[in-house]
Amino acid sequence: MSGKYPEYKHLNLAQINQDILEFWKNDESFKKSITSREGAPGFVFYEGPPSANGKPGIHHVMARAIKDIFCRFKTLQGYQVNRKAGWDTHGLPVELGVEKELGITKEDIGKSISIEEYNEACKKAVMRYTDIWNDLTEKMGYWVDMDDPYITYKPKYMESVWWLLKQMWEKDLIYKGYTIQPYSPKAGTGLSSHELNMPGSYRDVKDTSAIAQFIAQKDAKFQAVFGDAVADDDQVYYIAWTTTPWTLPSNTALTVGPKIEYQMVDSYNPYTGIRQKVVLAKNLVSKYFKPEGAELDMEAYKLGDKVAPWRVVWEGHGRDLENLRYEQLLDWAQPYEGAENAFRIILGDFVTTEDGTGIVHTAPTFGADDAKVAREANPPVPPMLVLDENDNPVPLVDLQGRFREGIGPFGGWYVKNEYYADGEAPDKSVDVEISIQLKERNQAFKVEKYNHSYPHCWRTDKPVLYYPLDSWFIRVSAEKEKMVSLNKTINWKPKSTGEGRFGNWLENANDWNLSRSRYWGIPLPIWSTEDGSERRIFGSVAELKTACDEAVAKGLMEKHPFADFKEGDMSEENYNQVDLHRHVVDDIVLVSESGKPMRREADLIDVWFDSGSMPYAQWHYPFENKEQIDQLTPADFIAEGVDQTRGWFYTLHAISSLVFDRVAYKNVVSNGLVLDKNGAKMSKRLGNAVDPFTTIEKYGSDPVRWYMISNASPWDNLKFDLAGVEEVKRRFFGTLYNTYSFFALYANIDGFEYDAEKETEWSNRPELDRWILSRLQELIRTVEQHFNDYEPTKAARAIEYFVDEELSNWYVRLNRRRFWKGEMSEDKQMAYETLFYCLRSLAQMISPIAPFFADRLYQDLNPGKAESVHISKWPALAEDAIDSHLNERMAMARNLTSMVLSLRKKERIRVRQPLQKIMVPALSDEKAELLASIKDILLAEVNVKELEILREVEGVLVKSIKPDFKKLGPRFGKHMKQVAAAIREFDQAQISALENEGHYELEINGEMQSIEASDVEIHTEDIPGWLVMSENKLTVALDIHIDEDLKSEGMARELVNRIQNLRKDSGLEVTDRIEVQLLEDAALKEALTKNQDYVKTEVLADSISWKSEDFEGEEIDFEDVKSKLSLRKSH
RNA sequence: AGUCCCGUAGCUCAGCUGGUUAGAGCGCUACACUGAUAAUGUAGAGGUCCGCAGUUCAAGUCUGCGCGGGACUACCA
Repeated sequence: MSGKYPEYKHLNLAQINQDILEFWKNDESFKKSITSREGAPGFVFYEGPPSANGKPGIHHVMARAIKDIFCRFKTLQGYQVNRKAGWDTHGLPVELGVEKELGITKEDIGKSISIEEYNEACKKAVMRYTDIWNDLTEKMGYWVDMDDPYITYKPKYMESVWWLLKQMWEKDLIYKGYTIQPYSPKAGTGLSSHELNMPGSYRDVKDTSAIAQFIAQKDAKFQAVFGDAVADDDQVYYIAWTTTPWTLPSNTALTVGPKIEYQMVDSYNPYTGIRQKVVLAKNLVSKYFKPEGAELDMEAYKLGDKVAPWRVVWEGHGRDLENLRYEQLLDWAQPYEGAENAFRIILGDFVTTEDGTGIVHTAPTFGADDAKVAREANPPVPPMLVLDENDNPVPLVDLQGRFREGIGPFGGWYVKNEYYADGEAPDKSVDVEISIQLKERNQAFKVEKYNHSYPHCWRTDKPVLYYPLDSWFIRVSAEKEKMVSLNKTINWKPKSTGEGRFGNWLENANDWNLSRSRYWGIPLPIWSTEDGSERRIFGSVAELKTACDEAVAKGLMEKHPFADFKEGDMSEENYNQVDLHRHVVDDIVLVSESGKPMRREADLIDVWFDSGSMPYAQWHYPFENKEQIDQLTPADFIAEGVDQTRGWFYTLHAISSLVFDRVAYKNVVSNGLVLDKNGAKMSKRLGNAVDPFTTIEKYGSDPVRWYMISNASPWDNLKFDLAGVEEVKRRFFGTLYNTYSFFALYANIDGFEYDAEKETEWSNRPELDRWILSRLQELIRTVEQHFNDYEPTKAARAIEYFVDEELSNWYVRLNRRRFWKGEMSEDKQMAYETLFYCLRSLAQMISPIAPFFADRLYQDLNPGKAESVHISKWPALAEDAIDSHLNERMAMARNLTSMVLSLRKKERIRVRQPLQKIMVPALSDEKAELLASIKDILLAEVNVKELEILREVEGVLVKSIKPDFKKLGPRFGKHMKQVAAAIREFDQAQISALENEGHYELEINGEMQSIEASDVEIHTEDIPGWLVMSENKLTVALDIHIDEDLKSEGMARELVNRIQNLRKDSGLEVTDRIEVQLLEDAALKEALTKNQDYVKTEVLADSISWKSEDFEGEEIDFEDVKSKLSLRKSH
């Protein structure tokens, strides 16, 4: 029979995946889901751009499922959700990949390969896997506009980035400074952190380390801190440790930990024997002073004694020492500016007392921490920079790693012996020479060889230098507070990431180092004269073109690359002739106001700035779409992995805060990692990576998505296990599919067709229908709320429960007869309508998470319409259909059913065997009524003849009493235990008294206390002499006596079962009528005489006949019966 | 090193603002059902809620200190 509602043999989600994809393509469903919302309020979503130079993994399915869910949900709710795909195309990984492929290194670029060729190679490489990405996007059912993506290397995109940068420039947020970076003097290049992390980079080396003594200045502040501990003629030193003595001439500060405890110790210098007082961390005193020394006579020491006497003369905290001054250790040079703020003690949280002295030698030119802490001090501590012949500030050590000529006694010496050519290194390194000098001048407390691991350049094998290199910065720290307060308005999922990880990060935000000395990226649009006195930034191609024209007119260039660019023409043709990458703009020489040539600052912009610009750059703002920008920003919703907290989430927030003074996004979901099933990180190397394509091909996208979402909250890490996908497929999709199949099978037989016009009033439907509709409404409300709260897991779980427990396992199971008995009737019609409505609503509710199966289901339920579920409107909530009283009743029925079945189970009485009676006690009229109302359902489910509701007047009930801790706890506090014990001791009479009078007087600690009836829970747990079960305040007793009638009936049912089985095995249609033959059996015959009609109706038998002699048939054997059965179709 | 997440049954996870028998699914064992049937149901076993200390009448839940797993960021003077 071919019916209206499609029927299937099996559930094949992979096939559905393909079919629905095909449908979406032909139907242009994605486009429709947007155009059908034209004019509706928008829901703004930003797609974080992936980099397509690597293949996508299963974790991308997770991240994109989350994005997809909320975009689809909002569409259902009626919003218009535009979403543009994007590609992140610049950056180091791309360049490294290309270098590897071409077999070149960074040095070759511009030499053996032109920058233009190199950039061309990068451009190709970066889009290499675009097709694979698009393929996955499509197959996993992630709806995003891939036809018109934003691409960060396109001129329009780059132009918007320039514009943004210029806005910051005009707010004085861009400056040139320096950062301390790993630098290889031999290679003459800075090293990226990834180069430093290459295996073998860190090696154990033995260096000369020194604890230097810095002479304390005895000014007024000094007196105030140390007072009597120091006499006028005492020599006082702050002592600090370093493994790089060559940085000591560049020292401009000492750093102490504010909370660390320090002591001043009176003792002697081990090298000179001079009496002195030194300050160091309390924890470390015992490391440098032997305990015996504390006992020795202070005066009785001479140079060379093994143990020096010592005494602690002062104790305080690091914060007490702040801003104390000291004399410069080696006065080879002075900072060219701010020298008055140098040589003082500052505070830093990074200080530890693990090793050293708890006072850290701080040379801001050669240490990253040093630079930071010096910059943050108030007033800032200047770095040791001097002016070179061109009056540019430079550190004491040049780019080759040598002390500058004229700086101290070691001008021209390399700071490390490793930097000399073979055989040319001096006997003693600078480190050693300096240490010797210090010893001689009573400025060394301790000098020794020290073993530590130190990074080496992977190309030259020489140790790395931490060196100040020029960089361009965004002054993020200046806008810190704005960023922090804006962040508080963002709804983070999970909250802790926003408040904790992200919030803390913002509070401690450093200036953003924009500079990258690479080739493939967006060039800094800043041109400078050689001395840096004149600079200009460009915020558009047009501006640059005008400046180029000027330069050509002045004769600085012959021609320029933007000659044909037409200002104001936004066409693709116009922009396609423009390229803003390095190989083009580096050749541009401009003219400054004073007529000097200006060249571009060599660096590229950090790629994170690219992606953080996407809210504007994807629309070529402000050159195009200027008016709509208020509708396009900020985003209502974004989502990415938690690893983007300090990446994309941060750059979006920073750029938006700095340029627009507002948030970039209102709601953000940061999902956790996808690990393998054992909780290990997935990696291709370990072979535990799950391939998204084969997985989707095998299972379809829906169960994968459902599993990922329902298993745990997205922000928890997911231990991805295919067994979990199987389970979801079976338990959830299997059940839902079965429910649909059941519906389709009978709806087709009866020719049911859903017609909204003729639908029966819900309030007129039978109780079970009203119940499931009521529960469905609650579900709609719950699911909608969870989706609105960005809690997809809770939504999925609520749906799972409804489908499995309530719809399939209760509603359908209890209603089967309504569907399969007799001709079409009004009752049947209502059953179909109810089930239909549940299924269709479910299709809509699951569609954000399981878009394929949902669409299949939805379309199957609306035959001939061919409209995607994703274009439909979220089911309207019918509040008034929610009947909480009914829900409660049904919950009770389900409870009781399960209890009775459990009792039967214990007694090994099968459900087919009817029983006479169950009894349920009811202590109140209310409960008695409840019970009466579910009587029919209950009895039918558990196959029992009657329900007796026991009222307490009958005197058989044994009551038990339990205190309500929540009520009594706050009232009795400490005495709660006593009260609880007293209440538990109540006998039946006391319980009755409390019930009848509404309160009971109790003596607690000699005081009379009144217990109200509402302070306790009273229920029954036992009915003497019966088989009883008690659970959840419900008690049920079962009569397990089986008389002859019951037994016969049980046997009849047993027989029905066998006949039905045989019918099915014989391949008969559900509607065929039959004739039954049985081999004579006394017990069976006896049972059948009473139940013949019942059996006949059940199995659609026209006749049942008895045979006395043996015949071909099915052996049947149960209880006392041994017989044979055969049947044939009636004619 | 800092910040954040996680730690509850063999596995994957619930457990709301603290309230007295700590739950579900899977797996295991047993049984049942059989016109939704390559489906389903019921029951049983299985827990020192990572540890220690504290707050409280009461802690899986709050606080502190640890331990273990993970992520990010930074660095080693």
